[in-house]
Amino acid sequence: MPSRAPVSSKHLFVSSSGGALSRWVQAFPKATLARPKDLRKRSVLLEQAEIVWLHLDPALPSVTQLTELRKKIGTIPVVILASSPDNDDALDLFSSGARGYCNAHATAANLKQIASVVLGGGLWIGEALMQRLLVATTGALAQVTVGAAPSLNSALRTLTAREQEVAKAVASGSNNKEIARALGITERTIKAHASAIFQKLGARDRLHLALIVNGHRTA
Amino acid sequence: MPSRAPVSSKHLFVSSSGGALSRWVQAFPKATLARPKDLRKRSVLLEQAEIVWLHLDPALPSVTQLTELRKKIGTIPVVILASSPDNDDALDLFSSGARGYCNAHATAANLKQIASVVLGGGLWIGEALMQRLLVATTGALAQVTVGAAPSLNSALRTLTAREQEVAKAVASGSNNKEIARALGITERTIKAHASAIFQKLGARDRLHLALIVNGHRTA
DNA sequence: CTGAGCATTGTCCTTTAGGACAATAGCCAC
DNA sequence: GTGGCTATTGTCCTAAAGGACAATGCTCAG
Repeated sequence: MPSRAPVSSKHLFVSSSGGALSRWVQAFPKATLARPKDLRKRSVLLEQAEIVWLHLDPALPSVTQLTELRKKIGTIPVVILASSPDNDDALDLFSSGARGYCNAHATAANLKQIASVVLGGGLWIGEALMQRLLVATTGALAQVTVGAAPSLNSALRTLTAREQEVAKAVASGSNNKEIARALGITERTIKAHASAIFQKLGARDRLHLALIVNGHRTA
Repeated sequence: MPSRAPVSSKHLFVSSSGGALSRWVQAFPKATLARPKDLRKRSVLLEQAEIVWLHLDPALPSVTQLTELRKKIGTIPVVILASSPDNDDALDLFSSGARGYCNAHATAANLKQIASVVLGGGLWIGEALMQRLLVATTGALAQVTVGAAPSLNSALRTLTAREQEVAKAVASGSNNKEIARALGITERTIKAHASAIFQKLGARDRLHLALIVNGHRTA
């Protein structure tokens, strides 16, 4: 059992059998293993986890498995490992907040790349599914907004240190004058930073920025 | 000029200015730089390139820039670098054959990851666009979920039905003009409702209202 | 050293927001 | 039916916000 030493076990594999494929261990030797029912909120296991791999039980509804897991792990990003990949299923899971979806038999190299993408704030999606999405959506644009994906740091990542300070202040509701006083610089400068931030994140005004920073919307 | 030695310059950056952001060079020190007009079919530059990064000129139509570039470079995968990312634009570009779309200010680490994914035969898509795509394809589902979640914010409870509509619209980032159009009434009326809402909830402006409605602040 | 990115500030200008004051009209309860 | 609440809109005005155009100084890497 590789889970004996919970030291820096960034990866937590969850499967109904409690076991792991050799490839998982090969990719992440220090990974922790667990069964869904053994997980408890705020357990030591979870404090270390930066990414949770959920191996779907084909006998149960996929989305249910994810939402149940989510209740216990909070906002830790989840990547789905599907024994028999299915595009429709994947779509539902992404809508439910999954950050990645791949074949449970993916190679170790593949798993590592997926982990790197997801930890970097990205989403991992198979090419087949991607093709589907593009075909399905070209031309049709939805204006509906869905509250999900709380990766707040990923949005701020492209900003400079100073811009991050300003962005956070703006997102917390301060106006330019207050921020200027707090940072000991001119209101004009705050506006300059704000403009740069809007541009980089694609926000049209400070309220949109707040939504992005607070995780109600993605940049 | 990093392009002095065309040895193994797998990365070709194309921008109308012919220049590059330091982050690009930082990510790929041996990268080659070029302006769109300087590119010629079957040039030596292109023989080495395995991936082309196109920095969009905001002054020109995005898709045109890509299709023009495509005429010269053939089937080499193209990743779009957008100074001000736009989801609609991204969709069009993907439909036109782009293999990736990211912020021109992405970090070096980010660029490397994107290159690895794209060179591996994948597609790189920003989280924001992904969210849009998911919303677009599962639109019906999203509506149902939203409708089925009546857990109205306690703050909104003190508002009249109409005020709640306006409050939610404001909190989602719409401006007064948009809300007015959506509700089929005058912008002036929206302002009236907004003022009433601010007063009732003790918010000083729409951003504070958004924080309250979205649960980041208490009324 | 030198160029690039970053932080800072300026002026000028346009658009939005939000408040003050005021009015009309529909609906419901006492 | 009459008062109270709500919805609607108007004009006038002030204050923020945000863009355009531009400049200066600082720092770090090649």
